[in-house]
Amino acid sequence: MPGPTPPPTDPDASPAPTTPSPAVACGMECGEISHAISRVARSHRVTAGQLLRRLGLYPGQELLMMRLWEVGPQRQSELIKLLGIDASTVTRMVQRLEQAGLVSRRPSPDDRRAVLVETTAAGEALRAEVGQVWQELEDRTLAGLTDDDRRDLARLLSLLERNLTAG
Amino acid sequence: MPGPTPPPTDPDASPAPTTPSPAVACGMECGEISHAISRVARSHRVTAGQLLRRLGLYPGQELLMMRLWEVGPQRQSELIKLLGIDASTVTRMVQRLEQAGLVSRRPSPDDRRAVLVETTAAGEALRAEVGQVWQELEDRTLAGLTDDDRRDLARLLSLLERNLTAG
DNA sequence: GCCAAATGCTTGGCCAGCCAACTATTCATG
DNA sequence: CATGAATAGTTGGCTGGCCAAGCATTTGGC
Repeated sequence: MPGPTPPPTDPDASPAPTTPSPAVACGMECGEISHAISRVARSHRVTAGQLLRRLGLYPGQELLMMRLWEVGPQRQSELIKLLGIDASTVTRMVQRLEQAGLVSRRPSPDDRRAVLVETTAAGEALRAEVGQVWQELEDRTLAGLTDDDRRDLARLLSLLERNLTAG
Repeated sequence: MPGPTPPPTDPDASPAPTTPSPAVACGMECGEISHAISRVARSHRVTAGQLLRRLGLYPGQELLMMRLWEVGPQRQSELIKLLGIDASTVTRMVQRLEQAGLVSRRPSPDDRRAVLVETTAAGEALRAEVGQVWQELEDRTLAGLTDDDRRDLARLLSLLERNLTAG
Protein backbone atom coordinates (compact mmCIF):
# COMPACT_ATOMS: atom_id res chain seq x y z
CA MET A 1 0.00 0.00 0.00
CA PRO A 2 2.49 2.61 -1.08
CA GLY A 3 -0.22 4.95 -2.32
CA PRO A 4 -0.93 8.41 -0.97
CA THR A 5 -2.78 7.09 2.04
CA PRO A 6 -2.61 9.10 5.23
CA PRO A 7 -0.09 7.91 7.79
CA PRO A 8 -1.42 4.95 9.76
CA THR A 9 -0.21 6.41 13.02
CA ASP A 10 -2.79 8.01 15.30
CA PRO A 11 -5.40 5.31 14.78
CA ASP A 12 -7.98 7.51 16.51
CA ALA A 13 -7.84 10.17 13.83
CA SER A 14 -11.45 10.85 13.01
CA PRO A 15 -12.27 11.69 9.39
CA ALA A 16 -14.50 14.59 10.38
CA PRO A 17 -12.73 17.75 9.16
CA THR A 18 -14.59 20.01 11.55
CA THR A 19 -13.02 18.39 14.58
CA PRO A 20 -9.82 20.13 15.65
CA SER A 21 -6.73 17.96 15.36
CA PRO A 22 -5.88 16.37 18.71
CA ALA A 23 -2.14 16.81 18.22
CA VAL A 24 -1.96 20.56 17.67
CA ALA A 25 -4.66 23.13 18.16
CA CYS A 26 -4.72 25.53 15.25
CA GLY A 27 -7.02 28.38 14.41
CA MET A 28 -7.75 27.53 10.81
CA GLU A 29 -5.09 25.48 9.08
CA CYS A 30 -1.91 25.30 11.03
CA GLY A 31 0.59 27.97 10.05
CA GLU A 32 -1.33 28.77 6.93
CA ILE A 33 0.14 32.22 6.47
CA SER A 34 3.65 31.14 7.37
CA HIS A 35 3.40 28.54 4.65
CA ALA A 36 2.18 31.14 2.22
CA ILE A 37 5.04 33.47 3.14
CA SER A 38 7.56 30.71 2.48
CA ARG A 39 6.10 29.88 -0.89
CA VAL A 40 5.70 33.48 -2.02
CA ALA A 41 9.20 34.34 -0.88
CA ARG A 42 10.74 31.48 -2.80
CA SER A 43 8.82 32.20 -5.98
CA HIS A 44 9.65 35.87 -5.65
CA ARG A 45 13.33 35.12 -5.30
CA VAL A 46 13.32 32.69 -8.20
CA THR A 47 11.60 35.25 -10.41
CA ALA A 48 14.13 37.88 -9.39
CA GLY A 49 16.92 35.45 -10.15
CA GLN A 50 15.63 34.77 -13.64
CA LEU A 51 15.39 38.46 -14.39
CA LEU A 52 18.76 39.28 -12.85
CA ARG A 53 20.60 36.46 -14.51
CA ARG A 54 20.85 38.30 -17.81
CA LEU A 55 22.62 41.12 -15.96
CA GLY A 56 25.08 38.73 -14.38
CA LEU A 57 23.70 39.25 -10.89
CA TYR A 58 22.50 36.76 -8.32
CA PRO A 59 19.44 37.50 -6.22
CA GLY A 60 20.47 39.46 -3.16
CA GLN A 61 23.28 41.28 -4.91
CA GLU A 62 20.89 43.72 -6.51
CA LEU A 63 19.75 44.82 -3.06
CA LEU A 64 23.28 45.73 -2.09
CA MET A 65 23.85 47.58 -5.35
CA MET A 66 20.59 49.47 -4.98
CA ARG A 67 21.60 50.61 -1.51
CA LEU A 68 24.92 51.83 -2.82
CA TRP A 69 23.20 53.71 -5.63
CA GLU A 70 20.79 55.19 -3.15
CA VAL A 71 23.10 56.33 -0.39
CA GLY A 72 26.50 56.43 -2.02
CA PRO A 73 29.77 54.94 -0.73
CA GLN A 74 29.23 53.20 2.57
CA ARG A 75 31.19 51.26 5.09
CA GLN A 76 30.19 47.63 5.35
CA SER A 77 28.80 48.05 8.83
CA GLU A 78 26.31 50.52 7.41
CA LEU A 79 25.33 48.14 4.63
CA ILE A 80 24.80 45.45 7.24
CA LYS A 81 22.36 47.69 9.08
CA LEU A 82 20.59 48.84 5.93
CA LEU A 83 20.20 45.36 4.49
CA GLY A 84 19.64 43.61 7.79
CA ILE A 85 21.81 40.64 6.86
CA ASP A 86 24.77 39.01 8.50
CA ALA A 87 28.19 40.65 8.45
CA SER A 88 29.84 37.63 6.92
CA THR A 89 27.29 37.59 4.13
CA VAL A 90 28.11 41.18 3.28
CA THR A 91 31.82 40.49 3.35
CA ARG A 92 31.58 37.69 0.85
CA MET A 93 29.00 39.39 -1.33
CA VAL A 94 31.19 42.46 -1.60
CA GLN A 95 34.17 40.26 -2.40
CA ARG A 96 32.28 38.68 -5.28
CA LEU A 97 30.92 41.97 -6.55
CA GLU A 98 34.44 43.38 -6.43
CA GLN A 99 35.74 40.39 -8.36
CA ALA A 100 32.99 41.02 -10.90
CA GLY A 101 34.18 44.61 -11.20
CA LEU A 102 30.94 46.17 -9.97
CA VAL A 103 32.17 47.67 -6.70
CA SER A 104 35.49 48.72 -5.28
CA ARG A 105 36.78 48.74 -1.73
CA ARG A 106 39.18 51.05 0.02
CA PRO A 107 40.11 51.54 3.64
CA SER A 108 38.31 54.29 5.46
CA PRO A 109 40.57 57.25 6.24
CA ASP A 110 38.72 57.85 9.52
CA ASP A 111 38.70 54.34 10.95
CA ARG A 112 41.40 51.88 10.15
CA ARG A 113 39.07 49.00 10.93
CA ALA A 114 36.46 50.04 8.42
CA VAL A 115 36.19 49.42 4.68
CA LEU A 116 34.40 51.78 2.31
CA VAL A 117 32.47 50.20 -0.53
CA GLU A 118 31.53 52.14 -3.65
CA THR A 119 30.24 51.34 -7.09
CA THR A 120 32.55 51.32 -10.07
CA ALA A 121 31.66 52.67 -13.50
CA ALA A 122 30.65 49.16 -14.53
CA GLY A 123 28.43 48.96 -11.47
CA GLU A 124 26.91 52.33 -12.20
CA ALA A 125 26.15 51.16 -15.72
CA LEU A 126 23.81 48.50 -14.33
CA ARG A 127 21.67 50.96 -12.47
CA ALA A 128 18.98 51.55 -15.08
CA GLU A 129 18.74 47.88 -16.03
CA VAL A 130 18.40 46.78 -12.44
CA GLY A 131 15.72 49.41 -12.01
CA GLN A 132 13.83 47.96 -14.96
CA VAL A 133 14.22 44.43 -13.68
CA TRP A 134 12.99 45.47 -10.26
CA GLN A 135 10.04 47.23 -11.79
CA GLU A 136 9.21 44.18 -13.87
CA LEU A 137 9.41 42.05 -10.75
CA GLU A 138 7.07 44.38 -8.91
CA ASP A 139 4.66 44.39 -11.83
CA ARG A 140 4.54 40.62 -12.07
CA THR A 141 4.19 40.28 -8.33
CA LEU A 142 1.30 42.71 -8.05
CA ALA A 143 -0.50 41.93 -11.31
CA GLY A 144 -4.24 42.17 -10.90
CA LEU A 145 -4.13 43.86 -7.50
CA THR A 146 -6.10 47.04 -7.06
CA ASP A 147 -4.53 50.13 -5.56
CA ASP A 148 -6.38 49.37 -2.36
CA ASP A 149 -5.00 45.85 -2.35
CA ARG A 150 -1.51 47.21 -2.78
CA ARG A 151 -1.91 49.67 0.05
CA ASP A 152 -3.27 46.95 2.31
CA LEU A 153 -0.48 44.61 1.38
CA ALA A 154 2.18 47.23 2.06
CA ARG A 155 0.60 48.00 5.41
CA LEU A 156 0.31 44.34 6.41
CA LEU A 157 3.83 43.51 5.33
CA SER A 158 5.22 46.35 7.36
CA LEU A 159 3.32 45.05 10.37
CA LEU A 160 4.80 41.59 9.86
CA GLU A 161 8.23 43.07 9.51
CA ARG A 162 7.86 44.91 12.79
CA ASN A 163 6.63 41.76 14.48
CA LEU A 164 9.45 39.60 13.20
CA THR A 165 12.29 42.01 13.82
CA ALA A 166 11.15 42.87 17.33
CA GLY A 167 12.67 39.73 18.91
CA MET B 1 34.03 63.76 2.41
CA PRO B 2 33.42 60.14 3.19
CA GLY B 3 30.18 60.90 4.95
CA PRO B 4 26.79 59.54 3.95
CA THR B 5 26.40 62.06 1.15
CA PRO B 6 24.37 61.03 -1.85
CA PRO B 7 26.37 59.88 -4.86
CA PRO B 8 27.80 62.81 -6.82
CA THR B 9 26.81 61.26 -10.11
CA ASP B 10 23.67 62.56 -11.84
CA PRO B 11 24.45 66.22 -11.17
CA ASP B 12 20.96 67.15 -12.37
CA ALA B 13 19.24 65.31 -9.53
CA SER B 14 16.73 67.80 -8.22
CA PRO B 15 16.09 67.75 -4.47
CA ALA B 16 12.32 67.99 -4.93
CA PRO B 17 10.92 64.65 -3.71
CA THR B 18 7.69 65.03 -5.65
CA THR B 19 9.48 64.93 -9.00
CA PRO B 20 9.77 61.41 -10.37
CA SER B 21 13.32 60.18 -10.69
CA PRO B 22 14.63 60.67 -14.23
CA ALA B 23 16.45 57.34 -14.23
CA VAL B 24 13.58 55.00 -13.44
CA ALA B 25 9.88 55.71 -13.46
CA CYS B 26 8.21 54.19 -10.41
CA GLY B 27 4.69 54.33 -9.12
CA MET B 28 5.42 55.20 -5.53
CA GLU B 29 8.81 54.06 -4.29
CA CYS B 30 10.47 51.70 -6.65
CA GLY B 31 9.76 48.07 -5.86
CA GLU B 32 8.47 48.96 -2.45
CA ILE B 33 6.53 45.78 -1.94
CA SER B 34 9.22 43.58 -3.42
CA HIS B 35 11.62 45.05 -0.89
CA ALA B 36 9.15 44.38 1.88
CA ILE B 37 8.69 40.79 0.74
CA SER B 38 12.43 40.24 0.81
CA ARG B 39 12.79 41.65 4.30
CA VAL B 40 9.77 39.86 5.74
CA ALA B 41 10.84 36.58 4.16
CA ARG B 42 14.32 36.80 5.63
CA SER B 43 13.12 37.72 9.10
CA HIS B 44 10.52 35.00 8.93
CA ARG B 45 13.10 32.42 7.99
CA VAL B 46 15.53 33.59 10.67
CA THR B 47 12.80 33.38 13.29
CA ALA B 48 11.87 29.90 12.13
CA GLY B 49 15.53 28.93 12.28
CA GLN B 50 15.89 30.10 15.86
CA LEU B 51 12.83 28.15 16.92
CA LEU B 52 13.79 25.03 14.97
CA ARG B 53 17.37 24.99 16.15
CA ARG B 54 16.48 23.50 19.49
CA LEU B 55 14.88 20.60 17.60
CA GLY B 56 17.98 20.05 15.50
CA LEU B 57 16.27 21.18 12.30
CA TYR B 58 17.25 23.77 9.75
CA PRO B 59 14.63 26.02 8.18
CA GLY B 60 13.15 24.28 5.18
CA GLN B 61 13.48 20.81 6.63
CA GLU B 62 10.39 21.26 8.76
CA LEU B 63 8.35 21.83 5.61
CA LEU B 64 9.41 18.50 4.21
CA MET B 65 8.69 16.74 7.50
CA MET B 66 5.28 18.37 7.75
CA ARG B 67 4.40 17.16 4.29
CA LEU B 68 5.41 13.63 5.17
CA TRP B 69 3.34 13.78 8.34
CA GLU B 70 0.43 15.09 6.37
CA VAL B 71 0.37 12.76 3.39
CA GLY B 72 2.42 9.79 4.53
CA PRO B 73 5.26 8.04 2.68
CA GLN B 74 5.89 9.69 -0.64
CA ARG B 75 8.21 9.37 -3.54
CA GLN B 76 10.58 12.26 -3.96
CA SER B 77 8.97 13.41 -7.16
CA GLU B 78 5.77 13.96 -5.20
CA LEU B 79 7.58 15.93 -2.52
CA ILE B 80 9.11 18.08 -5.25
CA LYS B 81 5.65 18.93 -6.53
CA LEU B 82 4.21 19.50 -3.07
CA LEU B 83 7.06 21.71 -1.87
CA GLY B 84 7.68 23.39 -5.19
CA ILE B 85 11.45 23.21 -4.83
CA ASP B 86 14.19 21.84 -7.00
CA ALA B 87 14.73 18.09 -7.31
CA SER B 88 18.36 18.35 -6.27
CA THR B 89 17.38 20.26 -3.17
CA VAL B 90 15.00 17.49 -2.14
CA THR B 91 17.62 14.84 -2.81
CA ARG B 92 20.15 16.45 -0.54
CA MET B 93 17.65 17.46 2.10
CA VAL B 94 16.39 13.89 2.32
CA GLN B 95 19.98 12.65 2.48
CA ARG B 96 20.63 14.89 5.48
CA LEU B 97 17.38 14.03 7.19
CA GLU B 98 18.16 10.36 6.68
CA GLN B 99 21.60 10.84 8.16
CA ALA B 100 19.94 12.55 11.12
CA GLY B 101 17.72 9.52 11.52
CA LEU B 102 14.46 11.38 10.92
CA VAL B 103 13.43 9.77 7.63
CA SER B 104 14.22 6.55 5.85
CA ARG B 105 14.37 5.74 2.17
CA ARG B 106 13.57 2.59 0.31
CA PRO B 107 13.16 1.80 -3.36
CA SER B 108 9.65 1.85 -4.69
CA PRO B 109 8.35 -1.63 -5.55
CA ASP B 110 6.37 -0.23 -8.48
CA ASP B 111 9.02 1.88 -10.15
CA ARG B 112 12.65 1.02 -9.87
CA ARG B 113 13.64 4.61 -10.55
CA ALA B 114 11.65 6.00 -7.65
CA VAL B 115 12.54 6.30 -3.99
CA LEU B 116 9.98 6.24 -1.22
CA VAL B 117 10.60 8.52 1.73
CA GLU B 118 8.95 7.96 5.08
CA THR B 119 9.41 9.23 8.58
CA THR B 120 11.15 7.12 11.20
CA ALA B 121 10.06 6.81 14.80
CA ALA B 122 12.52 9.58 15.70
CA GLY B 123 11.02 11.74 12.99
CA GLU B 124 7.51 11.01 14.18
CA ALA B 125 8.57 12.04 17.67
CA LEU B 126 9.25 15.57 16.42
CA ARG B 127 5.76 16.06 15.09
CA ALA B 128 4.19 17.74 18.09
CA GLU B 129 7.20 19.95 18.78
CA VAL B 130 7.39 21.12 15.20
CA GLY B 131 3.68 21.86 15.37
CA GLN B 132 4.24 24.00 18.44
CA VAL B 133 7.17 25.79 16.84
CA TRP B 134 5.16 26.47 13.73
CA GLN B 135 2.29 27.77 15.82
CA GLU B 136 4.64 30.02 17.75
CA LEU B 137 6.05 31.30 14.47
CA GLU B 138 2.58 32.02 13.16
CA ASP B 139 1.66 33.79 16.40
CA ARG B 140 4.73 36.01 16.37
CA THR B 141 4.27 36.77 12.70
CA LEU B 142 0.65 37.78 13.02
CA ALA B 143 0.75 39.47 16.42
CA GLY B 144 -1.57 42.43 16.59
CA LEU B 145 -3.40 41.62 13.34
CA THR B 146 -7.16 41.46 13.44
CA ASP B 147 -9.03 38.54 11.96
CA ASP B 148 -9.89 40.74 9.01
CA ASP B 149 -6.25 41.60 8.54
CA ARG B 150 -5.36 37.93 8.56
CA ARG B 151 -8.00 37.08 6.02
CA ASP B 152 -6.86 39.93 3.77
CA LEU B 153 -3.27 38.88 4.12
CA ALA B 154 -4.04 35.27 3.27
CA ARG B 155 -6.00 36.38 0.24
CA LEU B 156 -3.31 38.77 -0.98
CA LEU B 157 -0.52 36.26 -0.48
CA SER B 158 -2.38 33.68 -2.46
CA LEU B 159 -2.80 36.20 -5.26
CA LEU B 160 0.94 36.91 -5.23
CA GLU B 161 1.68 33.21 -5.26
CA ARG B 162 -0.51 32.74 -8.30
CA ASN B 163 1.15 35.65 -10.05
CA LEU B 164 4.66 34.46 -9.34
CA THR B 165 4.18 30.81 -10.17
CA ALA B 166 2.31 31.53 -13.41
CA GLY B 167 5.50 32.19 -15.41
C1' DG C 1 9.64 -5.67 -30.29
C1' DC C 2 12.54 -1.71 -30.67
C1' DC C 3 14.06 2.86 -30.07
C1' DA C 4 13.34 7.68 -28.87
C1' DA C 5 11.18 10.56 -25.42
C1' DA C 6 9.80 11.33 -20.90
C1' DT C 7 10.39 10.56 -15.99
C1' DG C 8 13.01 9.93 -11.40
C1' DC C 9 16.88 10.84 -9.19
C1' DT C 10 21.88 12.08 -8.37
C1' DT C 11 26.09 14.81 -8.56
C1' DG C 12 28.98 18.97 -9.33
C1' DG C 13 29.20 23.69 -9.00
C1' DC C 14 27.69 27.97 -7.65
C1' DC C 15 25.51 31.67 -4.43
C1' DA C 16 22.90 33.67 -0.24
C1' DG C 17 22.66 33.34 4.40
C1' DC C 18 23.42 31.84 9.17
C1' DC C 19 26.47 31.01 13.47
C1' DA C 20 30.82 30.72 15.85
C1' DA C 21 35.41 31.96 16.43
C1' DC C 22 39.04 35.06 15.50
C1' DT C 23 41.97 39.49 14.64
C1' DA C 24 42.56 44.37 14.56
C1' DT C 25 41.23 48.73 15.85
C1' DT C 26 38.73 52.16 18.49
C1' DC C 27 36.38 53.65 22.59
C1' DA C 28 35.33 54.10 27.41
C1' DT C 29 36.53 53.89 32.15
C1' DG C 30 38.99 53.82 36.03
C1' DC D 1 47.57 56.46 30.63
C1' DA D 2 46.57 51.64 30.67
C1' DT D 3 43.24 48.10 30.29
C1' DG D 4 38.94 45.99 29.30
C1' DA D 5 34.77 46.55 26.41
C1' DA D 6 32.71 47.57 22.18
C1' DT D 7 33.05 47.75 17.15
C1' DA D 8 34.59 46.37 12.12
C1' DG D 9 35.71 42.85 9.34
C1' DT D 10 37.32 38.16 8.03
C1' DT D 11 37.28 33.12 7.68
C1' DG D 12 35.55 28.29 8.41
C1' DG D 13 31.76 25.43 8.34
C1' DC D 14 27.22 24.23 7.59
C1' DT D 15 22.44 24.50 5.09
C1' DG D 16 18.85 25.72 1.57
C1' DG D 17 18.32 26.61 -3.03
C1' DC D 18 19.25 27.04 -8.01
C1' DC D 19 21.02 25.32 -12.72
C1' DA D 20 23.26 22.09 -15.77
C1' DA D 21 24.69 17.63 -16.85
C1' DG D 22 24.37 12.91 -16.38
C1' DC D 23 22.52 7.99 -15.47
C1' DA D 24 18.82 4.50 -14.94
C1' DT D 25 14.29 3.27 -15.84
C1' DT D 26 9.76 3.60 -17.78
C1' DT D 27 6.74 4.81 -21.28
C1' DG D 28 5.00 5.98 -25.88
C1' DG D 29 5.21 5.52 -30.92
C1' DC D 30 6.34 3.13 -34.97
